[in-house]
Amino acid sequence: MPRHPDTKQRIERVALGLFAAKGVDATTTKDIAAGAEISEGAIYRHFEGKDALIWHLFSTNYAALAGHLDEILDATDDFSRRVELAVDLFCGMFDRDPDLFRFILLAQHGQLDKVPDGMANPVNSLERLFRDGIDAGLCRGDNATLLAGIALGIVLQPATFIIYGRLDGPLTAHAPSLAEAIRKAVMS
Amino acid sequence: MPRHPDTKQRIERVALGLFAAKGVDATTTKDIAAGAEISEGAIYRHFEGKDALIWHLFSTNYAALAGHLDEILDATDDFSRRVELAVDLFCGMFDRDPDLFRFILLAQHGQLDKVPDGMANPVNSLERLFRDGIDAGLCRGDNATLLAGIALGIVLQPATFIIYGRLDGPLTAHAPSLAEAIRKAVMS
DNA sequence: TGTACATCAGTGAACGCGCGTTCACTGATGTAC
DNA sequence: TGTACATCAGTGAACGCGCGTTCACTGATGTAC
Repeated sequence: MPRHPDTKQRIERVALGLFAAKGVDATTTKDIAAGAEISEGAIYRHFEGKDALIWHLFSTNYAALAGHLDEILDATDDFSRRVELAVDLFCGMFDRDPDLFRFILLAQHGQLDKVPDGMANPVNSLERLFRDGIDAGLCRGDNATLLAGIALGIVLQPATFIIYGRLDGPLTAHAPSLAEAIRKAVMS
Repeated sequence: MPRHPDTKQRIERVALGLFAAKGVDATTTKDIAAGAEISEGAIYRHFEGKDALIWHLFSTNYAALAGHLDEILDATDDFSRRVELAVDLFCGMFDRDPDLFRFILLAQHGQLDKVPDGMANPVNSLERLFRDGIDAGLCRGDNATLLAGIALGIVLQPATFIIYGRLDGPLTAHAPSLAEAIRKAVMS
């Protein structure tokens, strides 16, 4: 049995950090093995291959994010409160684990078309939030997808600025500003 | 002399399309050569290598975008008008050449740290726009970078949604909504 | 408790493949006289 | 105008390298009796 019982988790952690720092394509199995202090072959005792590792990391966390958003929608019907909680969720996640956040941002482009229809999806959750807001007469226009994009952009782009060192973190420090910006931008 | 006098431009066009569709790492010199209907070796008559081709495409267009933004800032001092023109610029560029837009979005992550300090930079231009807005007492807070991030996100995320087929294009159709969202989000 | 066997995470050498790049060569075009 | 030479975009075969993956083997741990 395992000499290091946490090898699988170490692989995931190291891979996440490297993927976030260099991108998935530029990260090699050799890099991951070195970081996790195992041989390259050992990776294949835990994952079918590099692609499977990437998909595991992406799908797990992507679905988890959707789950947390859905919890917020279940917790309250109040639109402003929902926005506030959703912004806090994103900011908290970003500050707690910037690697995870950056990985999802980067890996998106390669993984999004693999997301099956049935899978929990954060963007669907956001759409529901703004669909409810429109139905309640609180939000501008009739396009929930557009509002979801606007709101997501308001959080994600400042987050990206922090990653590139343009903006000072933590993102949580800006959370009230961002929630306010979303409310003003999308409410009628 | 050239049997096909437009070979260099064909390489650039084909590469841009492939980079936008598959990402720079997943695009091979073989793909580019096939698309441009030349041999792989011929690429090296026009560019020093794949990296140089990527950098050429990125830096040229990134700087051009900054140049167009600066023209807008030179054209008027009116904050709302500047926002409107900047949104129209992004939307028009996106609709006219989605490949170029998507390429810049994707390639960013690998190229941004190669941008020298002196080079024209669209984010710097946006920061200036919002710095002026703050100085004129029109914008909330005192953080021009944060406002630039918010505004950029409001345009870029819906654009990304169009690329992934989530939102119906053209982006220009949403331009008035986006400009309004930015004004509401950032103005005091 | 001791012995025999099964399991399986781990090693490290080797594998084939496809990548970006190089290079000797070709031939069409431009230039000098 | 004709001839000799220079230029250079293009070819296609070959190159080395590093990638993801495989595989025979090891040895520590768990299980049966």
